[in-house]
Amino acid sequence: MNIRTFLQQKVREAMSSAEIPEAFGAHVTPSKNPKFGDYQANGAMAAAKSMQTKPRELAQKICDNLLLDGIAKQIEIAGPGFINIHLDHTWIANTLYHASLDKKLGVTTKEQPDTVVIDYSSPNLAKEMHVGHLRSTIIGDATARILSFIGDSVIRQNHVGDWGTQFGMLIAELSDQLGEGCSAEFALKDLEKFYQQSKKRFDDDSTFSDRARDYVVKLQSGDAEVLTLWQRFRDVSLSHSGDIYRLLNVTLKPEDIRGESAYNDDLEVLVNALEKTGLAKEDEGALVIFLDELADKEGNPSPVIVQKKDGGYLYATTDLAAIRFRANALKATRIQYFIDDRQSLHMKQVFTVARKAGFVENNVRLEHCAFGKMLGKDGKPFKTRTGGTVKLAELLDEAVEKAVTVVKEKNPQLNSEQVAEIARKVGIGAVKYADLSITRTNDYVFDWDAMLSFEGNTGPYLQYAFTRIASIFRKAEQDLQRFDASIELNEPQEIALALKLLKFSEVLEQVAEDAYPHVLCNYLYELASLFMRFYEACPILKTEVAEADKLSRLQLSKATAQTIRLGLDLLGIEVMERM
RNA sequence: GCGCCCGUAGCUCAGCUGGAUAGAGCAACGGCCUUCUAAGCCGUCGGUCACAGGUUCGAAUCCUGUCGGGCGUGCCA
Repeated sequence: MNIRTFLQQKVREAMSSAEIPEAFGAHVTPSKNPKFGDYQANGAMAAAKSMQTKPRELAQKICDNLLLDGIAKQIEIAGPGFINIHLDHTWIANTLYHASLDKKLGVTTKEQPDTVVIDYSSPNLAKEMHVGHLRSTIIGDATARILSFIGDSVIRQNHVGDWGTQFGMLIAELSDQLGEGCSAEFALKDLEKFYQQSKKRFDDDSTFSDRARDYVVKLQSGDAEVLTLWQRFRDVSLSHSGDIYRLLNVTLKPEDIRGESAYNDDLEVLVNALEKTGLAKEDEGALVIFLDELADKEGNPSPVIVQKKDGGYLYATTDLAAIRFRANALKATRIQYFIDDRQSLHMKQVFTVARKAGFVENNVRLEHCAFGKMLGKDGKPFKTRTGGTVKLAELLDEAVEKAVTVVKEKNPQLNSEQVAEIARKVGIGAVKYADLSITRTNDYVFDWDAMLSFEGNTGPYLQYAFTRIASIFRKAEQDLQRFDASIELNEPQEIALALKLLKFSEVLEQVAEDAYPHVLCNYLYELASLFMRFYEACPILKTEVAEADKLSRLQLSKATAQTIRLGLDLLGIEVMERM
């Protein structure tokens, strides 16, 4: 159990001993200012108001019943009735020492794990991955890692766009180019160009567009020849995204892919079921579900079209099939969608229909983990200079390239192999961290200069903190993994660092609950800052340092390194021994 | 029209399940490398928390309204 929850429980017990109704919460929060202790309980003021007593007296009664022997060195009442808890430094040191011996650094595994289906990345295979896919991929992947770490059973689902009318056009084009002796790999080398070529022909050439439409019909009816072409196209496109995932250090694997095509055979069945139960009704030729739950002010229900008047299905239909599959076949108890916030209404509709139709039980959590868009420095949507979409592969290459320049400049002794390896981790880490460290739901300004200055709250700052520790252990000729010494806290920088380290588990629990990775980023940044201060203030290997202090400080550094490494790993960012 | 999101320092952002003087980074200015990696540390400067009401012992945080910006709103995904 984390410290905050533990203290909260203790305060609750104290309140109950003092005969204060449980209704008045025992919220314990970390104190902002060290002079107000390490944690504070603020329940007394609200409780006193309702009980018509004096808050300070009530606070005193709580304190009298608050049993924290050996844990708190001081509990005081301040101001109108704040209860400030000052933790005992020996207790902090011992607790931290034990956490640092633990593989999971003291983070407890959930007692009742969820089966969480996480829908993320989900690129459209017709085109190359662009910056629009970055946020979903990165944030979703970090969340998957975190939930998995705290004990949930995580099922990743890459709901790729591999179906629909545009594939008729693409298959027609591919068929022509293969006929001219091109290999599929060659023809599809530049997916973007290929898409534009076929789109142009589709718009300009009616024989071509007729063929394209014919291919769509054949594809959907399972024509073997067309399916083979489709498969070729899909394979090449998936290998493109696979390359990106590898470079990005994203955990998505081929077996996580279950694209729109996977639900094709289920759509008719699903729509029939919706119609049979009376949920879906024919309206203006289309099959529509009207949701009173999402009605507007005038009471007009919100319409969800599940079948077009030409008989075709829409993305709402596919999403319903997918959600049903996830709840039933995959037995999810929690389903998360990392999709941008413009889809909010659509997700709400899908969730509402899924519940009404009985596809998903009420105890299954459905979450649209929405995120804002990427903006350029000018505050407008992030585009290339010529106004095109920015390809993800090019953006990542540029990040690594810029990192090479900086790494060479900062550390000229490294050989080219080392530079390449470090630059990859630094460049990719910078891009990922910049995204992850911003509140998910906000739009976010993508600024190369800020990101690659590698100063302040950035990925490289955290990586740098780690390498400094690694360097200390090299100098000390000690193994970071195996080092083991007890901790003693004397200097204020040591205490502040130790206390921060102890909060790792409560931060992770919060991040897992809300799917807000930026909270973990902020924590790690503050942790690294506290380490830097400790590093400046408390020498470790200097000859004048007493042996006991040296060992204790090494252990404290080790705990920091472990926490930073684990924290960054959960964000999908790598650390290195040197940089 | 209706709905959702946003508005905190010059810039980029934390803080929002109500708590004590609103925090970082960048930028600007000034210090600290014969000493564990200066991608660092310390200091100075900088804020009517968009505005107006309300609830409260207490509001950046909750409620209502206004202004400003973004997005969505039946046969694309």
